[in-house]
Formats: sequence, C-alpha cells, structure tokens
Amino acid sequence: MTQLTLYNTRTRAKELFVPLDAENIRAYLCGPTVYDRAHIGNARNVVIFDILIRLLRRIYPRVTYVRNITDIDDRINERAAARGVSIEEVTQGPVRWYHEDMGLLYTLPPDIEPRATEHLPEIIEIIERLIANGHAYEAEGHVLFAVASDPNYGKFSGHTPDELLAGARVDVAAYKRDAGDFVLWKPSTPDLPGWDSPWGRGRPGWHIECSAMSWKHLGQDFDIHGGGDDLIFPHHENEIAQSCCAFPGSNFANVWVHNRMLLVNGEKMSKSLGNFLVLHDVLEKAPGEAVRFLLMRSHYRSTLDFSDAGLVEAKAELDRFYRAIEKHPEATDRQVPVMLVFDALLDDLNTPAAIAALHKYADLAFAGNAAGAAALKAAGKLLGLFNTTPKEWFGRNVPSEIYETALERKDARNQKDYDKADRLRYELALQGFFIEDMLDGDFSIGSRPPNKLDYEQADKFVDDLNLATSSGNAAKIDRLRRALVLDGVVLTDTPQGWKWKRLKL
RNA sequence: GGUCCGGUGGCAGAGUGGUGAUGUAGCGGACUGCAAAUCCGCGUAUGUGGGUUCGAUUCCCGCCCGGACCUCCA
Repeated sequence: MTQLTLYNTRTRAKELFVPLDAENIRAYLCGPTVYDRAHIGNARNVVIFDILIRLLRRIYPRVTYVRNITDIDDRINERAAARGVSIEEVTQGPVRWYHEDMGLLYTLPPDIEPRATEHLPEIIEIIERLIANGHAYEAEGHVLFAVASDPNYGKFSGHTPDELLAGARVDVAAYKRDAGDFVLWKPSTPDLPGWDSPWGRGRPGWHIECSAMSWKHLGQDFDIHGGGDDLIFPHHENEIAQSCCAFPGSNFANVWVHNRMLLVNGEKMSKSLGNFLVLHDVLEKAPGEAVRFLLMRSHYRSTLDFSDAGLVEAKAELDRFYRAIEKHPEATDRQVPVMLVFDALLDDLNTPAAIAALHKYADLAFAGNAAGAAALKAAGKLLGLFNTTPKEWFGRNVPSEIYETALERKDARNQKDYDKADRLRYELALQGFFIEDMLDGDFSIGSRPPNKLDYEQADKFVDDLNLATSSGNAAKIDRLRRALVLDGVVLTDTPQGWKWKRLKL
C-alpha cells in the first residue's frame, strides 16, 4: 500500500493522506490575479503543486485539478479604467502570458480553470446563504462577513481576533460591526465594473471568489487546497469561514498544502524593494527546465533564495543528467521502477532527496548501466523533468557550415596541428557553438555554453580586458577574449569599453 | 507589540536519539595536445549556553541571529 504523507497546515503536522474518494482526488490551487506578468514566486507555487498532481496521478486513477483565474480585482479595474477598456481586454494578455510561461516550466494545465467573472451566480448564492445563516450582514451597500458569528474564525491561521486586531494596519470602516469583518460584496460606482445583485450593482470580494469556484467544481468538501503561505491569512482563513458557514457541516478542504515564500538575494520580493523577478525575464536567461529544477532543489516548506548562481548550478546538474541519458539512447523508460524517487516524494514531497536519487541513477548510467538511464528518464516523468532530448538540450542540431568547420578542426587535430584546431574552436565559440572532444577521437558540438563562468570572475576579466585594451597589450587582450568566449560570453566593443553578456544558459 | 518558522561544510541543500545524504566549488590523481566530460581519492559543517540521556545535530529551556504573518501579496 502506497502511503503518501503531506504536511497539513490545518493540523500543523505531517499526516497520512486519506482521500475522500480514492476514485477521484479533488485538488484546488489558488491561481493568478491576471493584471500583469507572473513572477518567479508564482512559479514555485505552480511547480510544487504540479509535482504533487503528478504524484497523485501515479497513485490514484483520477485527479481533478482546479486552478482558478482571478479576473475580478481592483488592480484589474484600475488598469481597465486607466485605459478605458473592458476587464476582458485587460486580462486577455496576462492570461495568455501565464499559460505560456507556465508551459515553459513544463507544468501540467489544470483540468478546470474557472474564472471569477463566470461564477457570479455561485458567488451570490453563497452570500445569500451566509446572510440567511446569520453569518453576514448588509451595511451601506456592502455585504460583510461577521467574524464574531463564527466560533472557529482564526483557528486555521492560529490567530485570535484580539491578536489580529492588535496588529491591524488598516483603517476600520465605520459600518463594520467588528474590525475583523471582511467584504463579501461591495458596491461599484457607475464607472467601475459591476454585476447586479440583491444588494445592488457591485462586485465580489476576493475571498468569496475562491469559495464559489471550488464549490462549483469540486463540491463542498474536497481533498487538497494549495497556495503560498502568505495566503494562510487572511485569504484561506476567510475561504474556510465562508464555505464552512455557508454549508453547515462542511469541512471544506481536508489538507492544506502551503509553500514557503521565495527570496531574491536574501530578501522577499516586493515592488518597493525593486527586486521583483518577472518569470518571463528569467526565462530569457535560462531554459524553463533549469528554472523548474532550481525551484525543486529545496523543500517546498523552506525558503528558497533565488539567484543567478543557483540557476547556473541547476543548469549544470541538468547537463549531467542529460549526458547520462545521452550515453544510452536505447534506454526506454517504460516499466522501470523508480522507488528511490517515488519514496522521496511520498514523504511530503521531498524533492531534494528525489534529486539525490536522480544522481544515483546517473552514476549507474555513466558506469555503463542502461537501466540507470532508463530509471533516470522514468523518474524525470514523475518530476516533470527531461522533457526534451539530449540532442535538443545541448543544441546538437548545428548548421552544416558549422559542422564542416568542426570537421575541419577534427582533421587539424588528428594531424596534430593544434594551433589551427584551437583557432577553429575559438571561431566556433564566437558563433555560439562549443566543442567537446571524446576519448575515441570523435567530438560533440552544441550551442549550450559551458557552466564554468563565474559572474564575478567575468566582471574581473572584462575589467582586465579594458585595462589591457587601453594599454595596448595585444597578447593579453587575445588571451582574455579567448577565455571569456570559450566560457560562453558574448563580448561587444562599445565606446565605453568592452561589455559582456552571458549566452542563455 | 502578538503569532509562527528556521539557523547544517566556501556556497546550495536533505536526513537522523548512536560514527552527517546529494550537488556545486576547492585540492590531489587517472584519462587527455589543451579544454570538457567521466572516474578515483582528500579536506572542511550541525549558531550559542545549559538540561534530559549510556549517548543529542536530532528532544526540552535560555540566549543570539535571520525570516514570515498580523486584512494588497503565491
């Protein structure tokens, strides 16, 4: 019997996962608010949940994965108003970008991707139920959830109402009965998007959207609800309050899986700090699979510091795996047990342990064991890795004239004309192609740059290069240029001196 | 101020009441024209002070440091 354990935020403990219905696992992930490009933190969330979904699909016959799109939001309204366009026009681009970016990370699409704008009837019905149950009230065109009516309010996030009040950073609207009451419905002025409701034209609060969409597509009770840990309060606390009060007896989600936040250079990403990493920009620098891999190199419940150095390491590790796979082109991933990786994931998604197991399989492959390569490929399916062939990964499809030059170098090398061989290797590197000689006299060539480059070292080399240029030291200029180019740097000569750029990893 | 989480080798990052994974970097070696890859070997870590225990990195308490949440946030 396969035993999956997950850390449940609700109980603050690792516990055995017991499905409500083993024939159909139901999972919900809070999706994006579509007003801008996704950032790298969104990516961690989606990648982790993707691994969980893949694992569940391996264990259970059916998994229903719902991830919503929040397309009713004041930030969206602001943009719509500023541009004088509709919500649809504002959200269209961000939704498409989101799908593109998440696709580049090889995350599986959800089975259902509901939008808030398509669930007004459900939203209104839940609010009506809450009013009828005495858990919500109308005040000055707003409908508010009465936290005092719910004895369980605050238990999930571990806060008491007093604690929450003590740190409150917002002004409390006069019409609230309780400072902690939150908005279910708010009125819209004529210039704002709005929908007709029993309480006038208005729009729903954020939290109620997720309650409505999970209810519609997964029912009152479902198995797993995921999100970033910054959503524990207030978003998930409020979802629970709404759903459990609207449907007495409901437990809402059984297991709550929250990933820790991601840091950039040791600090939480925020627009005010200016360290906001847009996923799309990161994907310009490194392949999606390297980004995905970096996000699974640390456990989802520990903070992860996202850095360029980490990206280089992640890509280097993937290179090693692809080399192991490339060594055994005949290896098939069918019917190959990967217990080491499977067991690691069953233990609360221990992806670092799973990666350690991947290296064991790679060791076997390098030792000549095709089963090792097969296991590597099979494990990759479970983790969403190795989505491309080694040939594509290393950029082995080279133009014929490049290949001719490489052959010419091989001849020169065989004739021990090493000056010519090195010159040709350098010329190929200038064009973005890198050669590795094999022990049998053959070679491999691809457009993937080596991983040797250290960014600080590159800065120093370029400084030296500029010094050498100003002092006219031709021999040194040549040596530095070669070293940098062979490490995968593109150099440009500008009026301000040499500038360097790393090739896409 | 309140609540919670964490501090493991140069860096990244797991695990465990009984000689501390894995990767990367470093050093030495094999191989190699050089480089790369691969292989072999070496070295370096459990923040700090107590307690419990035959034994603690692991459990408990204090301290120091870091981070998150306290109604925008993945």
